[in-house]
This record gives sequence, structure tokens and C-alpha cells, in this order.
Amino acid sequence: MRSGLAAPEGFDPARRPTIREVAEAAGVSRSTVSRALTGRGYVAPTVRDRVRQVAHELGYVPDATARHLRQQASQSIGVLVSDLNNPFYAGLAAGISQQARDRRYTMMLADGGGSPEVEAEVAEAFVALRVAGVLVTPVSAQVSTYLIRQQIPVVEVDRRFAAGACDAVMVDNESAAQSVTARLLDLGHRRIALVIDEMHWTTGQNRLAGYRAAFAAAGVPADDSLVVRAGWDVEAARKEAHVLLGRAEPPTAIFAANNVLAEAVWRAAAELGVSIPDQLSLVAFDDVPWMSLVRPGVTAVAQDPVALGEAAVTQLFERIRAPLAPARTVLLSATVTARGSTAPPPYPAR
Amino acid sequence: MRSGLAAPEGFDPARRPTIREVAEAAGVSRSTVSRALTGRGYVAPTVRDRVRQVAHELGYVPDATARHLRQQASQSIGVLVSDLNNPFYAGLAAGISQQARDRRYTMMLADGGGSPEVEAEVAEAFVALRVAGVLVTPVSAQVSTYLIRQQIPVVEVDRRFAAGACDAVMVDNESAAQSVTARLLDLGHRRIALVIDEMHWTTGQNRLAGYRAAFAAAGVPADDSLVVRAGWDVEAARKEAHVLLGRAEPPTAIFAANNVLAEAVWRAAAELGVSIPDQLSLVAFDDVPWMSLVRPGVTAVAQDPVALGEAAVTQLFERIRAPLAPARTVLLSATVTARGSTAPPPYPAR
DNA sequence: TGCCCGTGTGGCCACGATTCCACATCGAGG
DNA sequence: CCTCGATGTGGAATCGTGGCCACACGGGCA
Repeated sequence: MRSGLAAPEGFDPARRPTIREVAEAAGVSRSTVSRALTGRGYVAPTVRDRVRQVAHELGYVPDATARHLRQQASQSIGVLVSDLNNPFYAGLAAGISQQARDRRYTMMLADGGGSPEVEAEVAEAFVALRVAGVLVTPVSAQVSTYLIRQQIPVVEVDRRFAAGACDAVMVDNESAAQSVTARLLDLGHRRIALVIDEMHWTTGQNRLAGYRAAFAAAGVPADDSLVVRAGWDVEAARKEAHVLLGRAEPPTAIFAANNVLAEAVWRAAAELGVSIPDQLSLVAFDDVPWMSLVRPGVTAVAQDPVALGEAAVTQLFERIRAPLAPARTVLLSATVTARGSTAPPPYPAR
Repeated sequence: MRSGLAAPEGFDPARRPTIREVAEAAGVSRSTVSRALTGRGYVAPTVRDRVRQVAHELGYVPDATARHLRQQASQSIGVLVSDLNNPFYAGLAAGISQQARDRRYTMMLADGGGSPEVEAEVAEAFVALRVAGVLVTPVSAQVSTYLIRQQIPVVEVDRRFAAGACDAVMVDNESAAQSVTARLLDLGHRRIALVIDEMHWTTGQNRLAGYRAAFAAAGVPADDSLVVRAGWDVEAARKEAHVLLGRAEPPTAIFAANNVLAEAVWRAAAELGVSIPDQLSLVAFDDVPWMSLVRPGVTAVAQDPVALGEAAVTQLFERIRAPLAPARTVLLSATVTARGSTAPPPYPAR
């Protein structure tokens, strides 16, 4: 027995054991314990084993914050996404989490909710925690530039705001959008609406560009009144879709620029009794589970968020390794998954 | 100018400013800077403002790890979920993230992937980081008991393994399952299958109990051959559903015990040309977006994962505040969202 | 015998912030 | 004039680890 009711020193018996306790219990110095547990520096094999045994018995787990403070190097990365309820971001987070753990890093995840204020707060929290790097699906250039000014490696994911200033990992939105639009044109559609949430971010810009490029490549004039800016959430977009489908000359096909908008269009069509694909063809950017569950299935561009997350982590570690290398943008290709939501238009093209 | 090419002391110009730099630039001591920035202790107003101004100009952000080390109290919580790609867990994480940020805590999120080994690793990482508390959707009692032994507050979410040893926040699975089963019985169904993934966790046990309770309450004998244990993923469950629907005497209704199993049953029915609800009624536990997108919509128990996350965070902070209070289990009620997937059985009940 | 080297281990400081305590300053009152 | 209290500020210890450096020990060789 080492102590009676009152411990000779240290008042709180519930406190977690430190390296000091381990050292005393093993009868060696703290330095030796450190060497034995980290494997850096020399310790005699018998001593090493005894120390490890004792540490295990005491349930000793080294304090990562103290270690971090001493080593000036953190073992965690910050991740900031826009909306965890969106399966795209959820999948992205899952991919990142997986990759981070493989590298023995912890992930600090925050949901910015698309709000610049929240994102700024989160960015500062990441700086305070001295994370090794940050992955962000940005809603402005603010977060990235702030973090870069703070010397923290950043990779923008899914879209790029701080072009040139930091790395980015994105999907080749333009090619995929062009390819999926071309399918509709090939089927004979001419009145193809693009329902899109924004056109200033790289995602929106490039999807719009791909849409237009498909028209240009087919030698078909595009009608800009068919490019509809819908809101951010399903509700607002559904109303826009109602208006669009209620036009005197409604489109024969709709390209929804993301999964939320696709859901809105899908709901609106159902509510108006517009039959897909007989009266309306639908394609979407961003393949999510429900698109293969509904009848007909929705033809969609599949982004593979997990692969995107993996690429982002890889790029981030590359950046951490070589902080001064020139900024790089990685483009992942996306494939089109054809389902039943597309058919020739109900009446011949003029 | 304070320095020429070679700084008088400190070699790395790229290093982040510390409280020392702020103190020197403001012409006060480090103690004063600390008091000025934290607001604890007295500082003359003019000095305080000058210090804050200087800190802002230097882009100084206090090191949370150093602060944590000194204060022996962390400002982050660990969260361990089973599968971020499942909308239920994603919503849960979103709710937790939101609540944590409101309390100015950072969330460390990990996806355990349902693997006990991964979960054990993550738990140890949480201990190393000295998180203030942990929320876990457990797959065994291991993680919770380990963390409790390590004196770390834990709340089990969605299911309970370490009964009595730690807090839990769950939905009232039994009532909800009974209620949704009773609907099918009321419609005249007698051959009601329960497709379930496991029956040892509280979730499975209670949903099974609710299912049985509904039969008992209705005075209808239950047929245990209709309780089908399907696998964990959609693929395996889909095969089971095929077998179930191909039986000589197939069920007239199916109760899928979670959203993954519901998806599997839905797909199987579509593949076999079994019409819902004419030939088969379907109800599910756990309402997820696709269930309102398909035709007919799937009648489901809505769990509100965001509310669950909020309740979990609340309970965790309660536990942190009063570490020795007796363990508490919080039950959230769930509501049934009726949609078109249920109808009377195709032939009269015998 | 004395020196050197290899093997093992401990002492001590630093990492960045907080916080207790002491002290300096100044005005007022005895 | 001395003391006391109020008002501000700085010094120094501390949190848990890591890692540099010094040193003890013992054996081999000149």
C-alpha cells in the first residue's frame, strides 16, 4: 500500500495518471518512460517492457495536448462542410474521416450551415486548436484566406474560391454537365431548362458552362430564359419548379444542378401530375441514394464523395509536407449513371 | 522598424505570434495580456483596449492546447457514430455539431464504421485528447466502459449497452414499433413480417418487443417465422427480402426495422414486381428523405435525429456538471408519418 | 593503470498560456 | 510623517511531455 486515506501528495485520487506516476511505479525517471513509450531514444529492452506493462496497468494514456505543445505539431485536421444533412457532404465527411484515421489523425468536424459568420468562428477555433491543416467546402474566399494568412495549410474541396492561393480538389463539373446535357440534346430535346442555385461559385459556373457548351457543340441556340435560379432549400426550389413547369411553353427536359434541386423538381412534377419521362425528362448533378429508389430512376452525374474526400486528404498532406509548393487544383472526373428519367421529348423538336 | 534581415531573437519569422510577442508589442507583461484577453482579473481599461488592439493587429489567436494544459479543462467533445453515410447518423452528427458550437465547444467526430477495433482506437484517441466528454452510438459496451474507467463523461446515443453505468439518450423504440405494427393489424393484416438486423441491442430488442406487444394487444398470435434477421447492408438484406417475398405463404405486410432494411425491401419488391401497397404493405422505422420521394411514400416512424443530438449534448453537459449523479436514460418519443405504402391485405385475414 | 567508448539512465529546460501572490504607486486620513 | 487601502502590474510557478545533454558504469585495449 502506497498511501492511506490521505495521499502524501496530490489530493485528487481520481486524477488521470501522468507520466510521473508511471515513472514512480516503474522505478525509473520520466525521461525513460517517455523513451520507452514513444520508441524514440534508447531504453534497455527489459526496462522498456516493464514500463509498458506498468503504463498499461495504470491505464496511462499520454496527453496529446501536452505532447502537441511540446512538439509543436498537431495530429488532427479540421474539416468544415456546409450541410451534413446533405448526403453529398455526409459522404465527403465519411471519406475524409476514414483517410484521416488511416494516417492516425483525428478529424475535427464542423457544420458551417452555409453561414459565413459560423464559418469564420469555426476557422478561428481551428487556428486556436493549431490543427495540422484544414479541409473546407467554402462559401466564400474568407475562410481560406484567413487560414492561409495564419500559415495553416488549407485545401478547398468541391469548389474553389481562393484560386491560386490554395489547393483545391474538385469534380470536373463542366465536362460532366456538358455530357449529361448532350444526352438530352441527342434525344431530341431543345427546350432544356437548367435549374441552378447559384452561378458565381465554381460549381455553378462550371455546370452552367458545361450546359452551354453542350448547346454550342450541338449547334443548337440556347435560350437563357430556361436557366432558372432557384433557392437553396427544397421548399424554395420547389416553388420555382412549379412556376417553370407551369409556363406557357414549359421545358421538355430539366437539368437539376444538384441533388437538392433535383428533389425539388421531382416533387413539383409529381404534384403537378407531370409524368417522367413521358412528359418531362430529368437529369441531375450529384447522384444520391433516392435517385435509384424512385421509379423511374433519375439519370445523374455520380460524384463519389468518398473519393473526393480521399483526394482532399491526400492533397492536404502533400501541402503539409511541402508548404511552399505552388498551389494545385486536382480535378476528379465524374461519370453519368443512366436511369429511366430520360426519353425523347413528347413532341418533335422544331 | 524593429528588425533588419536577421531578427534579433527568434529565427522563424513565419511562426505564429505568442502571448509573449503581444506583450512586447504592447509594452506590458504576459500576465497583463492574459488578463486583458480573457477578461479574468483586473486590467486598466486603456491598457486592456491597447492590448486587444495589438493582439488583433498581430493576428494573435491563443493556443487552445496550451490553455487546456494549464486549465486542465478541454473545450471539445468527442463524437463517435457508426456510419456517416446513413442519413440517420449524419443528421445526428449535424444536431450535435450545432449544439456543441452553441456552447462554444468543438466537436471531434469519428466514424467507427461499426467496427469494435476502430471504435476502441477512436476512444483511446479521445482520451489522449482529454475531451470534456464523449457521445457514442455504441456497438458494444466496450467503448463506454473504457471511457468511464478513464473518468470521461459518456452518453450513449440511440441505443444503450452500458446500462446503469452511463447515461443514454434514445427514442422510445418499443412504443413506436408497437404503434406502427398496430396500424397494420388494424388494417386487417395478420401475416406481418419483421425484417430486422439484430435483436441484442436495445434498438433491436425494443423494436421487436413493440412488434410483439402489438400482436399481444390485438389478441393475435404472432408467427416467429416471420421475424427475419437480415444482414447489415442493403445487399445482404435485399437477398433476404427476396427469399421472404418468395415464400409459399409470403407476408402481406413488412415492418422494416430501420431505413437500410426498408430500402432493401423496397428494392426487392420492385425487382419481383410486387406492388406496394396492393400486394404488400410496408412500414419502416426511421424516416429518411427518400421515403417521401418514392410513390407510394413509405409510412415510417420519424426519429428526428437532430433533436436526438440536441438531447444528447444537453445530457452530456449535465453529466459534466455533476459527474457523480446517478445514470439517467432519456427517452424521446417518435411519431409515425403515414404515407401511401399501407393498405388492407389483398385477401381477407383468416 | 589509465583512457576511451558503448550502453543506459536521469536532470533539466522548453512549449504557451493561466493565475496566485507580491509589489509598486498614489491619495487620503490619522 | 506614517500607515492603510485601492488600484494596477509583473514575477514565477505550473500544467504533462519530449528531447538534449551530461553522466555513471563497465569492459577492452594500449
